[in-house]
Amino acid sequence: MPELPEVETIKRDLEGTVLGRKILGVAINNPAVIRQPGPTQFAAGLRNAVIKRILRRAKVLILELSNGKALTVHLKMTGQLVYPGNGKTSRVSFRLSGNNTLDFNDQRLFAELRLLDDWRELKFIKELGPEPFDLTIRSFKKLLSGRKTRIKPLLMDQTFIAGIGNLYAAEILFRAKINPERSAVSLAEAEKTLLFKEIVAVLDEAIKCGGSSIDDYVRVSGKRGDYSRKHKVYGRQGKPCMACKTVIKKIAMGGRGTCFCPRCQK
DNA sequence: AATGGGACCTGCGCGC
DNA sequence: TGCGCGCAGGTCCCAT
Repeated sequence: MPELPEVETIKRDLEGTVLGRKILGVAINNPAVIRQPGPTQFAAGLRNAVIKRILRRAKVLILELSNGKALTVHLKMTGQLVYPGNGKTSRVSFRLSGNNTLDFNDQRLFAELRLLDDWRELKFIKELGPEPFDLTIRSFKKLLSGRKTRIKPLLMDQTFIAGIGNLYAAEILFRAKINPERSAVSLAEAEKTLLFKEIVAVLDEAIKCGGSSIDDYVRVSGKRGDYSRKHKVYGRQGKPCMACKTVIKKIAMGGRGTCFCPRCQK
């Protein structure tokens, strides 16, 4: 569930808490989340490294280290980074200078931690589409041109545009008044323009709110994100549309639940 | 190229 | 009360 706004929020939280700290030791309570390299090398490669810079690409957090390596974190659905942590309930705990622990939690073990020599060479990152905030209306329209696929799965396709997941795709399409089953090529120029504006607006507002806390997502401090209160369609199936009172529908698209207003979204 | 389905996981809420 | 089931969704992988 953490999407671009949640990961960006965590990135900024980490900049205010762990940036500049040294990793004194790593406790691995469940090695399943460490995808690369093996747990022993992972822990050894992090020891005594200083966190020099923190970046986000799509939904991936990147912690650049003083030893030239980078720790990448993909939270997938239930990953959390908590500081200061308790070191007990975590999958992995990083003991930091300053006598506190950064805890990595992940109920479902989908998340992925990696220690890489060059994060830019990670296949997933190399194949990513552009960041939404780097696009202009013109470049967005160019991306869309010739795409016959349905607009909602396309927005969630990380090789098309980076960082949008199921929740924000639904919210963006509601605000752009576009039915999620429309094909990209069927969109009129004005619809493409509005869609782009709403992508930027929704993501921007969500970042300002610290993201959406639905399931497990929390900020680094453990605080919840406030954007959930602003959701117009996500999780509102069966309830009246906030704009027209029509019942919000939920359908399956590409195996994912998709909420929309059948009257507002044409 | 587009689409669907299953896999990975675990906890929760539902119906019975 | 307890049990089994479906569902939640980011990404990969396979089949059509």
